[in-house]
Amino acid sequence: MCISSILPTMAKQAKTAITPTRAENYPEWYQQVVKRSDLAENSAVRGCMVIKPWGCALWENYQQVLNGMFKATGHKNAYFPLFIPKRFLEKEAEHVEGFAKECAVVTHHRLEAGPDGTLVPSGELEEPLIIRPTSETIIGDAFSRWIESYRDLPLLINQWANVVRWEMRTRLFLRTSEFLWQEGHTAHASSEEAMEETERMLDVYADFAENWMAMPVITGEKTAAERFPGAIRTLCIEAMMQDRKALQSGTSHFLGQNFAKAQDITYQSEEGKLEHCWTTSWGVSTRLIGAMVMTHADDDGLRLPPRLAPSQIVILPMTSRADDPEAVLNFCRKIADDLRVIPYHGRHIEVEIDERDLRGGEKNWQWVRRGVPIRLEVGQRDMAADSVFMARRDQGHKDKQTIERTAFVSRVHDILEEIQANLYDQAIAFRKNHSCEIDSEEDFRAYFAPPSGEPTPPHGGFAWAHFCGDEDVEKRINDELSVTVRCIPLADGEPGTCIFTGKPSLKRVVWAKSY
RNA sequence: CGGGGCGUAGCUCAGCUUGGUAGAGCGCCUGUUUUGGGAACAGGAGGUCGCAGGUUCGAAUCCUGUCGCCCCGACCA
Repeated sequence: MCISSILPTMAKQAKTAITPTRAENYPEWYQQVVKRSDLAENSAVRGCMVIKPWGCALWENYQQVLNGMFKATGHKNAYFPLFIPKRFLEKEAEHVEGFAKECAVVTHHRLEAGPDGTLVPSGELEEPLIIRPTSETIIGDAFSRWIESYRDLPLLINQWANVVRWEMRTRLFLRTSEFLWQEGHTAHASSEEAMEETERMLDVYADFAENWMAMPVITGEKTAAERFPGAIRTLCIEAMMQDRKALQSGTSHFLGQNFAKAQDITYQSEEGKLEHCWTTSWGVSTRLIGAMVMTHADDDGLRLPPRLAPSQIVILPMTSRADDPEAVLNFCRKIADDLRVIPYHGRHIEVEIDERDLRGGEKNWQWVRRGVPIRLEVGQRDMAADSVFMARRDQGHKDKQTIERTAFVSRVHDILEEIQANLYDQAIAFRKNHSCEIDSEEDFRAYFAPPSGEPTPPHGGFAWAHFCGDEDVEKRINDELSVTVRCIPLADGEPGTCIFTGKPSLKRVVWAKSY
């Protein structure tokens, strides 16, 4: 559909809070949702974003839950420097190759007044410092000193940090020059143990994505072409966005002994032999917020899964026509107090009362756009009937219902869980509708052929097809169709024959266009 | 780094072709009427038109240079 064909009938269509809609222009819709839901905005610095309070509160909840999961699996937090000496990065050849092109480099440590009031860098550093694009090397340096004996293993460390990758093109949350993330780094005495750790942390990510973000993911392994620089194996979780593209949402790497050898991370075994450690690294970033937006948001803005929402409930007091506005407010405060003591997934239900002096409609739509799971409109009528008027973000914005106050308080936990489940079910149904098994190259090409239209409308999806693993074929398909192997699923599959070469294939792999 | 586009009020943009006192909508402030759903009316604040040169009596407008941003590719979490 092109926009010009929509305009004449626009008046008849339901007004949406976000313009354009997903169908009209998906990338622009995404940017608008992020901005209009108050998550973040572009900053004065190229490619960097300002995360606003609403987005920051959301990220804090991600951190809190993930941090708990990391602790529960035996990891401890530490913090390493932002700067990495250049020689550290030079140690692992493949690693340098992978990141060198996108590193910010600090070469001076002082500014001096130049002509016309400008500032000129001065005091050149003897060795340039690289702003970390990831911390394998600087953490590996610490590990090489911390680990002496098999008794020091496994060493399980996580850090919450910002990293910088000087990307060519950026998009809020999905790819920014600076982003927030956590990176886990572990060292083990054996290959098997390290591989178990790699799989365990992938499971943690999948658990978080599905049970907290309500975002279905496929767990799998990357092909060599998509592997992390320096890794032996890269495991990942892949999710489908509403334009049917895949988004890599988390990765867990088995690094073998590559980094241990490059950085001299050794231990003395029980038998007294000096051995190299086996290491892993794994990370998720603020990209997960972008993933949530593109999984759940609709044409009216964000839809937050209750378990991670900064506030599960907002109360909108309708005081303008009340005989006694203060009484209505007190009624609202009482409801909030009753709700705030209800436990909800390790926290308590968070309630906001929006007493701002704004018109009802304006205020209401702000919270719709921000994606709060439940809105309660409470006025004199409700107070008189001892009830609340509830709107759920997973339902149409006119499907509101009156619920007796005490019934609402006792049911609210279940309602939130229902919303959480609904979001998940809708996402998984969407993925199912746009996934299919493909058994010939011809069908494959037809599946991914873009329909006409400017901008390109959503098309394709996840194609489950047999593939022999030939790297040249993979590259050719990427060049011709912009489609890549998102992952080789970890789940069991039936053997078959490659749709491109006719050679044997162990199982179907997932092909898709991706971010 | 290639290809395209754009820098004018807080935001979105018109004005530029054909040089002559800086515009609109939204937002913001004040007032009145409103208010169970994205209000109406009236008044008001707010801009040396990205920057630097040049042409001219006179430049947002023409010329040259420069910086920045956005979009599409290549690259990537």
